[in-house]
Amino acid sequence: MNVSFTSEGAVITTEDCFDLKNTFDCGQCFRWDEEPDGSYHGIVKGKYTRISSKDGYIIISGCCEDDFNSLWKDYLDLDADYNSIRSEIISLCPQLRCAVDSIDGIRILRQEPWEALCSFIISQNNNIPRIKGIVSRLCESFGSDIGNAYSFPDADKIAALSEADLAPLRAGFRARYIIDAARKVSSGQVDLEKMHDAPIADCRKELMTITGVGAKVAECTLLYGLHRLDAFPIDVWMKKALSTTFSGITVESLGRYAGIAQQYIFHYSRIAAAQ
DNA sequence: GCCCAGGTATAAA
DNA sequence: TTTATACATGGG
Repeated sequence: MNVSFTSEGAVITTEDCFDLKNTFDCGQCFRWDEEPDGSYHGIVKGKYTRISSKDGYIIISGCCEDDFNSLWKDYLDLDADYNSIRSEIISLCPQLRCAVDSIDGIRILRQEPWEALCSFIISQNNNIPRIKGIVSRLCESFGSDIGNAYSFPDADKIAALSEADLAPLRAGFRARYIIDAARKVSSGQVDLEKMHDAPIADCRKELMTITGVGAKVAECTLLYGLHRLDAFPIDVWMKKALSTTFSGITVESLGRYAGIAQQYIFHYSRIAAAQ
C-alpha cells in the first residue's frame, strides 16, 4: 500500500485490489451510499467522507496525513494484503478457489463495535435498503449533528431511551432488541472492548446474552465490529452452501481467515443461486 | 397485493 | 436437541 497527500486528499494505491462497490455494498456496513459517479460517501466515527476510485487509485477526499494514520488506514484495513489472504484460503481449502475468484477487492472494514452490533441487530430478517433507512433514522434522531450528517449514537444515549422513543425508526420488533443491547453494553454487562482479544467462543456467548442477538448477529458483530477475522457468520445461505456446493468444508478448516472466506463463499453462492 | 429479507424468540415435538 | 411460526416493516 502506498499513500500520498494532495489537495484532493489521500491518494492510495494497493497491490491487492480495493473495490469500492464490493467493499461498501456487500452488506457488511450500512452507512455508505453510492453517488451517480460511482464514488461513495459515508460517516465513520463522526466524520463524513467521500471516497472515489480512479485509474487504480483510491482517493479519500479531504483526508490529511493525521486522519489517514489515526482512522482510515485501520478502517479500510489497508495494512492487510488480501492477495496473500486469498492464497492462504485457497491453500487451506483448494475447492474454494472458484469462490475466492468470484469476487475481488472486498476488504473487511474495522467498524466501531457498538455500531456493528446495533446495525446487525437491525439487519435481522430485513433487507439492505430498509436496514440503511432504519440506521439513518437512528442517527438523525439520536446522533450528534456533525454538519452535513449525524454521528452514530453511542450505547449510553440509547440505553437511556425507552422502546416507545424508538418508534420513529420504524424498526418493528427489533426496537426492544436495540434497547436491550444498549443497556447491556452501557452497563458493562456486555464488554465489547475486551472482545478484541478474548477467546471467540466467550465473545459469542456474551453477545448472545442480549435479547435479539443469535449466532449470526454475534458473528457479524465480531467480524465487522471487532475485526475478528476468524469469526464465521452462519446463516441459511451459508448452511446451504456448506452442505451442497462446498460440502466437507468446516469453519475450523478455514482457520484464521474464516470470516473473509465466508465473504467469498457467500458471494459465490448468491451468483450460483441467481443462475 | 404478494413475497420475502445474510434471524431470533418462543413454543411445541 | 431439532423443527415450526410469528414477528414489524416496506422494498421490489
